[in-house]
Amino acid sequence: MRRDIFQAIADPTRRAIIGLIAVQAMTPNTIAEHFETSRQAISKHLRILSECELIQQEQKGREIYYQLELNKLKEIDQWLAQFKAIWENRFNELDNILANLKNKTDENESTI
Amino acid sequence: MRRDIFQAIADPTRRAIIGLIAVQAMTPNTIAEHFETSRQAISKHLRILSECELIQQEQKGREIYYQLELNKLKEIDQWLAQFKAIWENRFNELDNILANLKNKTDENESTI
DNA sequence: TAAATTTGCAACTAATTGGTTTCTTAATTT
DNA sequence: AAATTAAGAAACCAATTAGTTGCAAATTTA
Repeated sequence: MRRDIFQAIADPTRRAIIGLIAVQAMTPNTIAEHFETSRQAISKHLRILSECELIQQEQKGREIYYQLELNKLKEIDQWLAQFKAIWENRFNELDNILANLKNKTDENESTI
Repeated sequence: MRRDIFQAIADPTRRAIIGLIAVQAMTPNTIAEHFETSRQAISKHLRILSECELIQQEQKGREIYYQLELNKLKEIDQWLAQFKAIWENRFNELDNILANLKNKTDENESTI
């Protein structure tokens, strides 16, 4: 059973759950009310999110409040960071090209 | 066939492919050499990445060079942004709490 | 204490996924 | 022109997934 954070956010229902409980902790029943699907299906999604440590639970009597572990989402951000680096590098390269171009133009101007 | 960017990056092989071609465009054969799996399997992954517009292809003779569409990765970043906002808000709230606490302390001090 | 509520778990099912093998098409060598 | 190479497409298969129904455990409420 592959179960990492990327697989966790692949499902649109799970992303919606994440969006819901990001604002405030909720019980499975309350979460399920926001969807067409059954409470049990939501429960399964919550288990997957739990296994990935994307959510935490707090028992209050017979209710369980599920809360988003915002920090865990940073792992996705970290994965993205390497590509942001490339992205910014490309811009820097463009800067260099433009700078070189400008230098050449300046040289040409000076030799006119 | 659900086929969005989140589902595209859910597979570890596809994430590895993304990492590979981020640096420079590659042909399916070259990409496949980096993995245990078959060229055909890689070809399937490339098709999925193409359908999500995460990669672009450039035909050169009988070879096809696949290149990462860095911009598309920003969609993930945008999804993350809403949670970053919450994250930063929580810090601001903490700041407010601390500020209030300080004010109260100051008041107390002034009434001593 | 009995009934109702909240939740998780197990068994089952249909659809999807990632992979393989085989085949075709197109371009390049020889 | 014939052989080789690069790549996509189709058919098939095993594993996984997301969902269902039914049930058991624990907590509240009447």
